[in-house]
Amino acid sequence: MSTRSRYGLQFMFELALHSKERPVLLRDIAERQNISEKYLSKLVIPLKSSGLINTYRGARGGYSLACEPKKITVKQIVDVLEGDASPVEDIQNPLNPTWDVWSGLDKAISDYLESINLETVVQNNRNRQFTYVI
Amino acid sequence: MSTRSRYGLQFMFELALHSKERPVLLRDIAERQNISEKYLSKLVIPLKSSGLINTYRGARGGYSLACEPKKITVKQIVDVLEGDASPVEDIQNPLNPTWDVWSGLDKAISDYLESINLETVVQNNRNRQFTYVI
DNA sequence: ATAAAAACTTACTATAATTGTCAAGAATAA
DNA sequence: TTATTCTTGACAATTATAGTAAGTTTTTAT
Repeated sequence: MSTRSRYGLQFMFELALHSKERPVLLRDIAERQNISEKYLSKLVIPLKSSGLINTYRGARGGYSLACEPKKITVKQIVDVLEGDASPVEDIQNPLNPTWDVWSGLDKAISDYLESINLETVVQNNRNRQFTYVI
Repeated sequence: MSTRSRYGLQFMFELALHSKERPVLLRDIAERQNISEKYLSKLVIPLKSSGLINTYRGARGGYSLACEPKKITVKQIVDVLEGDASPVEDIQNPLNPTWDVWSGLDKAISDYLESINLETVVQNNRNRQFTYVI
């Protein structure tokens, strides 16, 4: 999994937390999550064009989720960000003797990522607040 | 998953198939699997130093498995080849709000790769011979 | 009009992937 | 034993792609 997906999920997590009321600034998310603002601003483009988020330019602009956190799975986010630099399928063909290993792995990954949505992530994080932070 | 693991598994698969009697030539494997011989010869080094394969230099040299295919899991191979350029754990820390997503993914991947050994791959491939090839 | 923000363009850096050249070791034939 | 051939092994160089940074343009609320 590349940094695209990791940063992207952190970004979406921030929106799930803070964009209910008003759009959230890229700068603020980058700062809170310790991510390069410029790099993040590039990851955000496919998230926009896939319809997962709304963007607002100009003063008091920013980003917000396009729908409820519960309706957005981690798999959707990863698919959008990993995009055409896609993993196994394109390159491998079924005649390759290792094909079923990698397609099985693909399925295991997809199943797992599909089982988690943004609400879950937010919830897990709430729990962690009490468990990990002193 | 990078090409290192894919090529590496194809290489190990070839050894499982053909190295029972005598060492197998890198050249032959590269040719059969359509992999750059030079690139493959670099992937083979960590496989050697991790003890998964034996190498023999000189005339009638080549490579062979260090133990039975059944005793070698795909996870072992991937771990050796993906090496220090490791995936999630090093970079992410548990305070990151997306940590449990990626560590859970890591576990899902590990569990899957651990469940497959070289004998399985060989076996699956035997079946495919009859299913796919005309 | 002005200031705030995303969107766009360009360039740089690091790392993965690939290729090429030469050295070292081992079997074989004379 | 010695020459020869076959093979891996080590080192360097190149190309491609991911990751990062900076500056400019466009849009919009006030």
